[in-house]
Amino acid sequence: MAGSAQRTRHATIFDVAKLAGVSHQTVSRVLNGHPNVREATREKVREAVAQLRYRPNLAARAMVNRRSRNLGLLTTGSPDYGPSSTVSGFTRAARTAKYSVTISTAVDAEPASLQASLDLLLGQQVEAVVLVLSRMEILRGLQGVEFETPVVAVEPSGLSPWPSISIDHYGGARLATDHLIELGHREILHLAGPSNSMDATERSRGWRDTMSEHGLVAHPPVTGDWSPSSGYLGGRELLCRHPGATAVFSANDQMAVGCLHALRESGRSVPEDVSVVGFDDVPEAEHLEPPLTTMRQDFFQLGEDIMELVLATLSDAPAAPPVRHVPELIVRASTRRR
Amino acid sequence: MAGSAQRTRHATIFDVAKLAGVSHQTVSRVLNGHPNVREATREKVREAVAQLRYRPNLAARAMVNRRSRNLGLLTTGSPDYGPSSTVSGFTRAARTAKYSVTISTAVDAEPASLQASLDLLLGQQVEAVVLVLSRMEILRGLQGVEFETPVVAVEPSGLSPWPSISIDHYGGARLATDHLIELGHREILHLAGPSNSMDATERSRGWRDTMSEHGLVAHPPVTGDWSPSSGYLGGRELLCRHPGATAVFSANDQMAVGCLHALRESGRSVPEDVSVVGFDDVPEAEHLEPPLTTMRQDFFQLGEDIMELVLATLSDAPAAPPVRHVPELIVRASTRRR
DNA sequence: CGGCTATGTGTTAGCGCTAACATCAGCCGG
DNA sequence: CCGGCTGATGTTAGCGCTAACACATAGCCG
Repeated sequence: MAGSAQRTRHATIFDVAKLAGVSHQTVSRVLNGHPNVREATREKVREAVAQLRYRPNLAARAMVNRRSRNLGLLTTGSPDYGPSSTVSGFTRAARTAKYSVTISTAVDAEPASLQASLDLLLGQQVEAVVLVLSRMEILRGLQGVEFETPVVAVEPSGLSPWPSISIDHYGGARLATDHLIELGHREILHLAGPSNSMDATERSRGWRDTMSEHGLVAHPPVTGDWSPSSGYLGGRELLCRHPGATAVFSANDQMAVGCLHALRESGRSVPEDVSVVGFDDVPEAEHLEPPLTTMRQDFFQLGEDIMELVLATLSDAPAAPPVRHVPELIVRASTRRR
Repeated sequence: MAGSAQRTRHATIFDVAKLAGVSHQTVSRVLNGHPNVREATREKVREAVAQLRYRPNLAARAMVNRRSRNLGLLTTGSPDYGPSSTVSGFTRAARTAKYSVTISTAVDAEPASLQASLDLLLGQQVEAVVLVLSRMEILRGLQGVEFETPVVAVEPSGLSPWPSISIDHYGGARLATDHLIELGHREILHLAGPSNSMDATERSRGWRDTMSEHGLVAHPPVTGDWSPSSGYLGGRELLCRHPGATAVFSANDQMAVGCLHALRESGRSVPEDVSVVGFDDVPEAEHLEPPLTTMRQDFFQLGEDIMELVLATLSDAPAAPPVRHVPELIVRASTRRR
């Protein structure tokens, strides 16, 4: 195994050329799979490449053809299940497409800070930037920021000025609410995600629309910040305001965990007294007390959808209307017919 | 706001030079903060830079001074709390140090696949590679892979041939076990992480050593894969094997969730019959039934520690013996004196 | 058999930048 | 008042690579 900090000068295309006894341009042709190179020559070059452990310098290559095969990703770096799964789904899809991904985390939503994060990406000559717009302020902070690069947003509303893609949070919320209505619930409360989150807004909208379409009253939701603690606090307030409610739709599983805590504390049992539906299907969901009914999202699919949109944008293809995949309802023990 | 896919040719240093009425080299000097430039000239250049929205091409800069200000990160891309928090802690620390981070996910532990992931990073001219060695196979798969780049490993054993850093999993596990022993428990079971995980191995070692130092029998642990489901299965098996045990130390919180499920199912209550300690302090821990006693890790600190080690390695500094920070015991309701 | 294309290969220029050297003022002391 | 110094600038070369062109050689047609 190689030592640690050795920084030997890499072999260049000229070293390879000399060893193979050809010109550097012929080496370049072999590297880039051009035709019009004799098979024998091709073989000689490949041998020299292997022998010298030659690896093309992508910075040099990028300078010439203005393609870095590098994509930028701007995120808030929150360890929440949704955003972090989105990131790993996308990096995987990018790797499959032979792109590397440079990540930049926005420490806050200040324009200056966002600008700095973006500068870091743009400086790395990314071909496109993927914005994971988990919070509305990020979008606002990005107003006035100039992009010299194609941009793709991961965001459900379509409000951003860029081509966007995301999970169909609205549709997922509708399915969740439908499930509760079908079970006979009428007073269905909503524990919403932060109002600055577009995902949360879509989920709330899905709940509200479904309620009103069934002629049910949608009590004003309580807003959390995705965290279990906020779900606990929000759950308590919701119960205090509407003691007769029989169901809660939580905008994510983490808040649902907190909500279950609050319900337990108030002496209510789930699902006998109150049914609860979450959103995300975190791995824990199955093992909570009680196992949580929730909406499962396919993040690998999302990652591939993002990549597809990036590729379409890069090739200036007429962006096909994005397919926003709908989460799947996973029924467990936290919901019951009333 | 800028349009989406416009790909205007960027201004170069020559454009700035012409506008400011100086030579490109003077622009370069201003950009790099060299002395020996008149303040008036400096100002002219800065104005031209602003006016043209000029942004230096880091690829070109990297070619000349062989510094890309870009670091590579190789990870498995698992959405587990530990690894993903490590990644976000590190990207944050890197940003603070004005480095960008290019992420590559290893799809599997095959040498060929690892090699491909690394090639992607090395191709991006990273100055150093950070390996998040969550699994032993990755280390094995990396045998024989050549690095032309300084490498830093995030790994607790020190078994890898590179400078390494990590949380002190061993110490954390000792604290967790000590806590249970102090509460009077004698038969303390261990729900271990996957045997291919070095973090898991360290945590198990900490538990075993502490047990034996107190003259207690360390029953062979059951091994999970970090997931709640494996914790559930493992918990069941552990209970079946040792029905009289009064405490369980789970190698992470997620498995502890599954273990709580198994305990509940077997009719045992926590902490009355059995005490449980987890590891990680995931945000949910506080709101589980019962709230979980666990070991909290500081991932931002870890991110900074990694960055420090990277910087030391890059500057060929005599690597100071790494400080491995010890997790903090957070006592909640899942443990009780017996 | 001169001129044609097709095929393989080499040569040159230039991507945007910085290091190193060159230049040219202005200033000082002898 | 000249050699040498200092500070501010310009000029040149070259990082590693690919596109574009140049140039051989071979094969084929009229």
